Amino acid sequence: MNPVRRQRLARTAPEIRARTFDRVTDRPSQIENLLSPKEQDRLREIATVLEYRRGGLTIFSEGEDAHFVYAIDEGVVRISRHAENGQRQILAFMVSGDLFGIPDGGSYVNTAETVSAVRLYRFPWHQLCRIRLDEPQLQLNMLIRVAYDLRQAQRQIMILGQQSTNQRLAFLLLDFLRLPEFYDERDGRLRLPINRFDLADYLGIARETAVRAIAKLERDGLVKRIDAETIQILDIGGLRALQLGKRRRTAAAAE
Amino acid sequence: MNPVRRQRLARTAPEIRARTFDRVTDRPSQIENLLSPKEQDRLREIATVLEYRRGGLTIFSEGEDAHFVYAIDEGVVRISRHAENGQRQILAFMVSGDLFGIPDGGSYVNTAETVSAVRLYRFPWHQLCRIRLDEPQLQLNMLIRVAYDLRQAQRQIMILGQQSTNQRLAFLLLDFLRLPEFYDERDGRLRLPINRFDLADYLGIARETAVRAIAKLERDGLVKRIDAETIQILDIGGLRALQLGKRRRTAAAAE
DNA sequence: CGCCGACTTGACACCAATCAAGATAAGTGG
DNA sequence: CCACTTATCTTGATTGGTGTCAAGTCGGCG
Repeated sequence: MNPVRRQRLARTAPEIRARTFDRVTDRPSQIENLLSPKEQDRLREIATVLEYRRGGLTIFSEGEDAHFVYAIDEGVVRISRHAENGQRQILAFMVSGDLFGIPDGGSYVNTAETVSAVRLYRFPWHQLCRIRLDEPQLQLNMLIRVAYDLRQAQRQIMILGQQSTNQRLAFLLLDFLRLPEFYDERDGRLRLPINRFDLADYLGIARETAVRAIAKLERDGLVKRIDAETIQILDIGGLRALQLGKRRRTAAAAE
Repeated sequence: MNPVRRQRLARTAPEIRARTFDRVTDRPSQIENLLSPKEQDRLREIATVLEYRRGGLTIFSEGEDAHFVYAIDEGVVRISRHAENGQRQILAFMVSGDLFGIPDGGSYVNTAETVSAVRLYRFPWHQLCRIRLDEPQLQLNMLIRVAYDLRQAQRQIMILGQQSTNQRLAFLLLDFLRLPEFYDERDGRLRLPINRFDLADYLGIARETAVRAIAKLERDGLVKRIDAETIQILDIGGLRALQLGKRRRTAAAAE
């Protein structure tokens, strides 16, 4: 739709990465070569490299006919869905190595938009389907990825269902702390390339509430705002402790 | 763990059902014979029928070594996960035709418990894996199911992220209205085999809040409580209108 | 009949959505 | 380079909604 530049089969052949899982909540480690060379070759054949130069660009919208699946090489993409009344919920932020755009009944069910500059690989869906039929490993790999997304979604359900605003924010910060592309461990600074609107729509809170939550963490000495998109992390342990604190009295199933 | 009775390969051979999707939010229609007879046979060979006579029994718990995958023939199962602090969140209610228990890294990530009396089919995971390798259709079927679960989870995220308590309840009621096993269209009565604790933990609210939400719907003339688990539906249109009403001012992306 | 669990209702404090306004930064055109 | 607009972020005041504690009701079961 809005690709600023696109080129067929870039000089740097797309790395098709596979994943396995360390732990339930861990980001999957990226393992090259879980796919056989032959499978990688076949993927490269049908891949196109897309580059989006800035954030806020639409990759595809929910309801559109789905012809492609995408994998991120670099940058951040937000996956969102709109309720019937027009409210937007951000379902996930996708980063390097993630796969998105798997269609349902021929259409996209979600909207994908760039958050920052992004480079991604695009695969024609019908060609991918053909390859999958005679490359069982690829089929399995796809299942693994979807299963991972499912667990991530379930994690998000946990957060939205039982965490307070501050806990939700702590969760998000800790999530991004694990990504070296955003967090510099040496100086302890986190560059969050996400504006407050997106943050709020992801955490299921109002924009002002998100700001106030950050302000509260700052008052408590856990973080310090450098500028709008940079946060100095002062107390990781404090953040971890925050999300463990209980919030809602739930039905303690006595077993 | 607590199976009251179990029998190998019951006289009524388990029907292994496949699914396709009408629309995004629709429950998938159950299509027999998307699997070839050979594939169905192979599944029957490894299936065991389990019966649980009442609700509140544990099928498996999160963290346990995963050896089986389950499919529901009849009854309701709740899939839940516990936060580090012990809080329980119900991720989904599974009904007839649903599949659950797919392991992650050799363990279950969720807990499955019966809500009512349940009959289900159990498949040894490692045998299932072997079959999948040479039955591509089965592999695909599994992917479709997981993808469906993912979309359901995303739907739950939408509800928890932006709906008010009353809207959440309306959503749940409308969900169950589509299932003939719970809703009798003739007399307009819904039998909800779910206690208030489970209801609250599913909707991400407190038990008392759930009760109050029901009371409010009753005051507004949308439903009427017959007894604790039976609800007379008076105004379906009103319930639908309720969940469309806007709740949170979100970032209206002007596009 | 009396206990017990699940459900229900009331009172109250607190958190978060909303409305409103100000602050900061970035882009735009003169 | 500077006025101006615009977008984004931030803070304050207010109000409604929801969690929590507490008490009361209902129905089942021994």
